[in-house]
Amino acid sequence: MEMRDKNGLTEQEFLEQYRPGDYERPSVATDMVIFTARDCAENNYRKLPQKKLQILLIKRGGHPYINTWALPGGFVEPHETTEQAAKRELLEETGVKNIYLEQLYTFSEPKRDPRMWVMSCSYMALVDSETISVSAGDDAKSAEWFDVSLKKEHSDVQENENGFVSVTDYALELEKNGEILSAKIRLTKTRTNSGLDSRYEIIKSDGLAFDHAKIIAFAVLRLRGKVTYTDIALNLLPEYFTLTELQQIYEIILDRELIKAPFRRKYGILAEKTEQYSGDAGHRPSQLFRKKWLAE
Amino acid sequence: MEMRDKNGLTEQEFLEQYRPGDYERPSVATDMVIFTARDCAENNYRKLPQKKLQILLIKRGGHPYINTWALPGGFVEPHETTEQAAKRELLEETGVKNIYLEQLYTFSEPKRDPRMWVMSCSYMALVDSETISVSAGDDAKSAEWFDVSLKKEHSDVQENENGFVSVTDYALELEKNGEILSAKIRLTKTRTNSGLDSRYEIIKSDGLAFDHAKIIAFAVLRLRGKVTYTDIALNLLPEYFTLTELQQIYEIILDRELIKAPFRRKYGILAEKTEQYSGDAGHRPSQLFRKKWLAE
DNA sequence: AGAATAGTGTCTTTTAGACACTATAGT
DNA sequence: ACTATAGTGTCTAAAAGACACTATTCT
Repeated sequence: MEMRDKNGLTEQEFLEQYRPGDYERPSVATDMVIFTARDCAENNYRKLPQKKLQILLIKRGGHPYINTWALPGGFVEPHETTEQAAKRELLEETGVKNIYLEQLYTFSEPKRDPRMWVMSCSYMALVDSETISVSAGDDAKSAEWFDVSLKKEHSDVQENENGFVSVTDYALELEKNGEILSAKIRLTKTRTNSGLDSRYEIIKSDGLAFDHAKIIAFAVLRLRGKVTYTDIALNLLPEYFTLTELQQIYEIILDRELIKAPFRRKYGILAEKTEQYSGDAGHRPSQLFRKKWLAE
Repeated sequence: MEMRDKNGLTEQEFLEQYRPGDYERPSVATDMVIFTARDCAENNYRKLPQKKLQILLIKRGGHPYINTWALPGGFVEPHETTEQAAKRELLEETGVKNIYLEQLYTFSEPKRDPRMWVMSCSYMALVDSETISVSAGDDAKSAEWFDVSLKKEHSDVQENENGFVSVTDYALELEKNGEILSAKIRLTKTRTNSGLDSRYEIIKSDGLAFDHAKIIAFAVLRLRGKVTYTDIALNLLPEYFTLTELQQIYEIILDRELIKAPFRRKYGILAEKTEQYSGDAGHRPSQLFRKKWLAE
């Protein structure tokens, strides 16, 4: 450990005399896409309520992007990791402590914030709608849950001599009591002989701040991608649930219908039976299950 | 667009008078795990050479971590994205321009660099060993390719009333001409009733700088995870290759043997036949294939 | 009774895994 | 002729997809 550098300093001596350079540094923020799944109102007493996938947005009270909606988040402080910052913000915004949290992507376009150089280390969080305080945030900011829908609109592949360019447009729609925020995100994959470039661009963004439409689309696509081979979907459910509810969660994430029997064969192993039954509906009651987390 | 905030300013006026606060900001660097696959020497003229998975490391000439090996990388500049910074560094280190590049994870432990607050936005790059200049870097720094091996050492799951804790130790070994760098990384997954916490810790790290052992382990695990359901492995091969070479790539990434017939059924669709044959070996020549990138 | 959902059985199709067989260049 | 690899055929086992049938509760 008595290694000396070309100036004859030991590591400890080096660190004591070290002064950080005077170059420009970015601010680093975390932005969170907090998903939950909530029942729609259903007036037919026989029918089960449909579920909707929702995310939490906060109305901006100041410039820039005044009066538009933004993802909850905040700046990372020097004593914490980005994940700790995300958890701190989450507690402030929703009052929830124990939650599924996963780092998504770090967005770093220099001009993504018109004020200054801000990178965003984005996270995806999954909460069940029961444990979350309904009117989110003790904070003065108005936070609201929006229904999410992301649909592939158009897809086009052009081949050339040494690769291809594939362009896919996604339509993102967020809705709350009739208020609709809509955006279009273009995913361009450029494949050259060796090398692949995936680029997300915002083509249109109405009512959403910064590049948050892109972050939300990224999160939805990640959630869709992971739901079939992991057990993350369980994080959107309360402690007790029916297998039909589990299937509904998968259906709203994947945005397509699934067939009951094979669904239960494949994903039934994620849950364990309890002795309890759901009742009070105009049809056969169903057994309640509880999460059975997989080890690996 | 003439929206005014509570001080009566339009967005443009606001931005003109905006001054960034005087809080502390992190430096942001990119670190790259550059993988390639290279043939071992083989003295039996009949036998095919084995392939080895390698990554590029650079010897540190100054404190901290003097004389240890580190991932190539550098600081992000205010005019570029982290990805552009990674590409710029890649060009400097290896002279290669067109390459597969994928963002991995942003590491942000405040103390990960003993000098100051530095976050690392890490990337994984895949190059084929032919197009890369053999002695990497025009740069004075000594850059070398190390063989990579990451093995699960020990796994332990402890259940408690509302979840479990699973601890898995990984042994990372990097080798170049007999020089061995070794590290042990512990992955602890803590599952509480709702919420999952995955934490990577470095238990031991010999000869590797900073938290780079963790980053390398993360990259290898990501590569392993993605290789079976994407076509990224093709990025490690030159323009023309045999299906046996493709299989070798999969075998060194997954660290286990695969059976020929089903492998070809599943992954043969990633390549298209050419008219050319490999020759000059003491056995039947084999058809050369070329990458056939999948659209989606 | 009738509506709506719960839960299961089983057929078909697809995919993965395992192994064995034939083919072919170079020494 | 022999060695090591190339390439394919086929059997088996497991998983996915599709559908139909029975069961049960409340109004």
